[in-house]
Amino acid sequence: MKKSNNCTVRFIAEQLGIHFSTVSRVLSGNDAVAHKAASRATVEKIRSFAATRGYTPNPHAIAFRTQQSRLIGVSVPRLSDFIWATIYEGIEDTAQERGYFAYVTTSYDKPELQRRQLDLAVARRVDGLILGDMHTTQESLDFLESLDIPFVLALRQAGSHLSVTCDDRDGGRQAAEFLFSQGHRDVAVLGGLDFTSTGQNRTAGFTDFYREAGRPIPPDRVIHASFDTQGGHENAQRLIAACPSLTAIYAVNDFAAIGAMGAARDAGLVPGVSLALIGYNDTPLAAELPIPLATVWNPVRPLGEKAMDLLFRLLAGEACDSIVLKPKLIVRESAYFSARNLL
Amino acid sequence: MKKSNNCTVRFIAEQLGIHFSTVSRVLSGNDAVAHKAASRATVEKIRSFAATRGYTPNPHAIAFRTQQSRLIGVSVPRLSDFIWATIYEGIEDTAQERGYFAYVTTSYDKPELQRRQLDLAVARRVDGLILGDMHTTQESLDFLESLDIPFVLALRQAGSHLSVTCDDRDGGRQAAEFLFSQGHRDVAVLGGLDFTSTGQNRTAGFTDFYREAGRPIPPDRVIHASFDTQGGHENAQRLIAACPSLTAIYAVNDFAAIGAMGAARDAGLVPGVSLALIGYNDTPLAAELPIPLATVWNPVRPLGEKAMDLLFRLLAGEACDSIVLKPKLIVRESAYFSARNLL
DNA sequence: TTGCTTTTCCGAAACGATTTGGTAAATTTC
DNA sequence: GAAATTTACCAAATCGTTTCGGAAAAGCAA
Repeated sequence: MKKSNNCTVRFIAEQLGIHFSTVSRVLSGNDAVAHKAASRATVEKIRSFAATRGYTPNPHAIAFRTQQSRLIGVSVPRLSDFIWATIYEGIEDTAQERGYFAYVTTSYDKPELQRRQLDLAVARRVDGLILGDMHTTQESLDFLESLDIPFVLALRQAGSHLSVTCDDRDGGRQAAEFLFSQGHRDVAVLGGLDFTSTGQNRTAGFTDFYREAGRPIPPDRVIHASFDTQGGHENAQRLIAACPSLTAIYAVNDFAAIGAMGAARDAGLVPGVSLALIGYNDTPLAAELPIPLATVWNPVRPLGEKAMDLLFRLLAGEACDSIVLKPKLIVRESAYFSARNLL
Repeated sequence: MKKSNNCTVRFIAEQLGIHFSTVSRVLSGNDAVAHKAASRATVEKIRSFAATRGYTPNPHAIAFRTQQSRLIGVSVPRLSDFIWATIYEGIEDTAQERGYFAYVTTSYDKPELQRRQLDLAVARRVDGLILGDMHTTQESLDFLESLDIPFVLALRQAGSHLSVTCDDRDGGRQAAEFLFSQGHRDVAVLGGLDFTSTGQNRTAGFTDFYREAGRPIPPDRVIHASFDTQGGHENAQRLIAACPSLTAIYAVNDFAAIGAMGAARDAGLVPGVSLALIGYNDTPLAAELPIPLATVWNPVRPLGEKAMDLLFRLLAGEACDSIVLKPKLIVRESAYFSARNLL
């Protein structure tokens, strides 16, 4: 801790020959409070002295005294996923605007790490939490019930807890609608982690559409596994090998879709020609790939900002409702198919 | 702040009928301190009571009293870049292991934001800083000189300040060596931001090799611009348009390289066939692209861990030296060229 | 001038821990 | 058995801030 910062309210009070409680009221409150505490001239004197000396209140002393840390804990599965990093950027900037202090921890989707990060947040006396790493398991739900700190879920939902999410079912439906309209009847899904609402709903929106259209997707064409490149590669490989008639793959994550591109290449298939491929999230490089990747876009940065806003409203004691944002399918070359006539 | 956590040293002392200073010594110190403060039986009594009641010391009270926050500020250009997110993951996990509390802010390579984030870190009374967003400008160097908080630079270096970096010149040299050995004489560089040591050195290592080999690269074949996909696309487009004889592009960042893939595609070139392409960082998807991207791998997560370690050593008052890690070229399909004979 | 209100400021306690400097009791030493 | 030492614990100050409850001073009305 910086030792040279000895500019405290006491010091200012001494220098100006007034009581430190007066200085505190002037520097910590708004104009109304300040002018109730001191005359116009004194307020001005204190403020200008504090400004020239670069006074910053000691946040630990404030947290200690007020029992409010202005600290917001954020837990995400990982930061190395573009989506989570972007959501956190939105959270952090919004928190900073409001004078709060956000920090982020990663739990790598491991329940024991989630638990540890939460214990740590409690130990750090956070005022509120934003949880991005929730599972839909009973264990996770019980865990949320037991929380006595205000919290908001982000991106992933669980139970009926307050959350900011995207309409994942709708995103899946949009992807299905497009592929079906193009004539694809033999499709497969890389469904992501099955214990996450995103993995579940992005998949369900897609499979529901096909079922309602009278062409239910066989269960073995839906694989739930990790959202990353490697998982996408391995599982796409299995799907392609098991089903030579396959004409389209929908992955609930761009990285899984890129992995699927690799698998397609290995199998002699060309995305956009002999295999239609749709991803999810519209990461910035989707558009830049040699074969541009069609994908379902999500407003991720706004999602982070809104989650932080919602938590602030909750902390202020307002009645709050969950927020659902709208995704949008962005069709690019990989979604097409020209190898033969499908209909 | 969680109100229910009323388990303080005072409370424990009251319950057990002993003085709270004794409780403090037992719970805060190591075994030696504890047993000097109380009898074996009392120590055990205090510890088990604290454990069953889930006592966690109030970190704000400790920071306030000891003037040591155990808080580490980390500043990076952006988290949505895989490299920075991974470095931060390494920093955070290492900090946590040592009982420190790391937090990260983003400055988007804007000097005024860097300054604001630093002021914030001082206001938060951090014990130390890890700076990943430094520029090599005089302004940045002056700024570092004026810092009176222990700090370590990460990934990017500046002046002779303590840092953990990768040998960027060597990485550039490895890329150049490979392309030269394959017969490429007409090459271009997407050099990244020119005010960063990474942009400068990854470029210099490459151009130095070509100069030493007697084939200096014309200045207009080296473009310094942002590290992202879009920047890579635009500048590769310009290079390809301006120079039809170009056979290889070296980009100091995978995202820029992926952007260049997009530009190549638009120009009717095929990476790995009619344009050799090498990126930098080995992001996980480089290997999974439809045309796998050759790239210079960096040990980024260890870099974050070592930066945190180094800062701990600095905080402990040890004499420290900067650390340089070794990169390694990973050759993949995009680095080849088969359109015609080059030699 | 007197009494009342408002303005302006002061005094003191509190938040939860650490830490210096004790002292009474127990134990050891001679 | 008295002195010396160690053990086991207590007392009190302190860190920087907020905040409740006054109280002196100033302004105002009569």
